[in-house]
Amino acid sequence: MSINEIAKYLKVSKSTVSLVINGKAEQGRISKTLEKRILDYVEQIGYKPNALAKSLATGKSHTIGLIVENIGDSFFGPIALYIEAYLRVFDYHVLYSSTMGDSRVASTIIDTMLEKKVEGIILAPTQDLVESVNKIVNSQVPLVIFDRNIPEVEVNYVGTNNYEASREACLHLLGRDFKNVGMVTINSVQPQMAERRKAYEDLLKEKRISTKILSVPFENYKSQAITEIRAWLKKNPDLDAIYFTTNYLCIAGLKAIEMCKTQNKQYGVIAFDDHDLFDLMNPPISCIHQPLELLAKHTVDLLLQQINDGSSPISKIIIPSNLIVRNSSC
Amino acid sequence: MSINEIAKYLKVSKSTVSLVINGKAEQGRISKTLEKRILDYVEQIGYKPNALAKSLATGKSHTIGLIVENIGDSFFGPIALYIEAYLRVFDYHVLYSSTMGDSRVASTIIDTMLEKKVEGIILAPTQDLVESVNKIVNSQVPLVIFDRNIPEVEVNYVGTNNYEASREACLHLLGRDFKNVGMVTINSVQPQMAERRKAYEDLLKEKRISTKILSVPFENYKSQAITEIRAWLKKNPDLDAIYFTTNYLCIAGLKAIEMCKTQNKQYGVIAFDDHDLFDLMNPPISCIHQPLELLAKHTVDLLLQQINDGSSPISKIIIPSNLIVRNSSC
DNA sequence: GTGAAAGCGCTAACAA
DNA sequence: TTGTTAGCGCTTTCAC
Repeated sequence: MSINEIAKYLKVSKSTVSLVINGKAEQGRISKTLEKRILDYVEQIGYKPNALAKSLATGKSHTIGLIVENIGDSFFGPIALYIEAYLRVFDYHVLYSSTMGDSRVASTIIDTMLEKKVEGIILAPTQDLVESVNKIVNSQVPLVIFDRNIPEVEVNYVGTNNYEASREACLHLLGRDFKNVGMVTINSVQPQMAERRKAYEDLLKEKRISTKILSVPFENYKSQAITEIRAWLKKNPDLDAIYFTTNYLCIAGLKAIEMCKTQNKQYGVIAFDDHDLFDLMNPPISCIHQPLELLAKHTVDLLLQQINDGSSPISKIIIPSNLIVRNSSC
Repeated sequence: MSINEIAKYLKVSKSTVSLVINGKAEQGRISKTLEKRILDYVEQIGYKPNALAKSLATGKSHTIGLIVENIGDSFFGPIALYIEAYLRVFDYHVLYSSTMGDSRVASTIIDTMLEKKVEGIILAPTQDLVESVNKIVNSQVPLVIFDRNIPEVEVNYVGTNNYEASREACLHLLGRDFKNVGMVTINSVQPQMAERRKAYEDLLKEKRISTKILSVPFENYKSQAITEIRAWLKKNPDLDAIYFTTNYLCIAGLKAIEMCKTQNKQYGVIAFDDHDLFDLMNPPISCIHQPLELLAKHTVDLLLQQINDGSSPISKIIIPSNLIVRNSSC
């Protein structure tokens, strides 16, 4: 059922119907009676406008593209939920996609989103995405990058203080009298991972402690992480504490530790990002907690600003994370 | 840059350009030379068609609506990832929304998805959604419901064997010599929860054991669950095992148990749905594992079937879950 | 081989 | 007050 048929049936013109439906009867100076007649009929047949046609005509799709690494992840999932919730307030809907860290996937996703005329894009980029990001920028679609920055391009960015938070975490471990703090990270050049790593390296260099770093491959880390970590632990028996740069690495690490529990060794453990059950582990796991809701809110606010204010200036917003100390098992 | 401008620039007609771009040069009997000229120019200016206009003209939006309860959840998040991945193979994109269990939200989401002309909808319904679901059915948009059925409507459904799996789980607890098995569930009339509950009730009735059930409110369960469970445990000191009908209730339960660990009591615990760290708990938590990837695959397959085969018959697909026993702490 | 023209459903400027 | 008309960008049929 289209606006045309309604017009024909009621013997009025398309535009009259359009005005009434969009609540512009006043402005279009439609008579109250005609307005009611139209509204009644529309109600009766349960007419719903075709959003595609509307978007094509107005140039507004009311849709935002959200591109994350993995929607099933305990970081991106909740973030996506908050983002969606905030956007809904402004009547925006979300077209989402997971890149799984693959830049080719990411690139095609960006293309189709641009083709679908999303009004804005929120992106957690993969590596090697400069070209695609430039495409977004050139096509004038508002863009906010989050979680990991792309230093090469001038874009809006929302993220956390990876370096400082990591430093604090490592300091905490050292303060608890661990002597040999190792680090487990993901083998990728993502800037946020680089910062987390650098904080560790800098601190240990400062303290003149030798660093021990394990980088597990990002691709199918799931199958490999546990065994790699186990081997690494065996090779480094003097390690007494570990800083994991993500929560899923920490989980893998805990499983690895559990498996070689011949020695009754208690590692000091700290992870970037929290997890549902970290506080129930024995001992409980301390972590660096990113304020997900705040991150989401700032990301959305920044995007909406870009959408509404035309070309407001580029912003880089850093939301500080906080250390949650749980090891003090009282 | 539009097809029109391209046509104008190359001094050919719109339709010629359209045919070439869509690889129908052959069928349109366009000369190879003209084809190349057009393709080259298109390539050169990086032309991307406007998907909105295309959809309007063809009636195909290449978009599927995915409606879940909470995209940040450890069940729906991974499911969404699999669904998206499978759909991408067929070049469908995903418009998603979380209902948070609110049927009014769900209903408006469904409306806007229909307005946006999604080609199909995958829905984990809230309660009281019969009317909206009928709207989908009436508008001829292919629909697959998953996780929780709506018995009142004849629709495609993919889910797991809640009753049998729950029975097996409870049997397992009883087999491990727990005498007093309680159950913690969510206060909602979702059919899958009802089945999980009924299995417990039936089994205990059979065995002539009295049932003990705690229903925590679904709305903001997060704030209440732990305290409610703790109070319930105190009131029922003879309980020695608990069946949690969801993993997040189990997590709340574990925290509640942890908090009243004055008595050195070891509860038998089993949960519906797995969780990253259940195998690391002490003792490890057994669970009923839903095969998420399979569920997603069947859901998508069923939907695509509906989309392609016009009106293929209604299916109800049950994917069995399996019990993962971890308590045998050797 | 190629182009003209109608149409997808809606909006909005302009006439009447 | 209401209707006419010209798009939005693309597809597709049919005539040349």
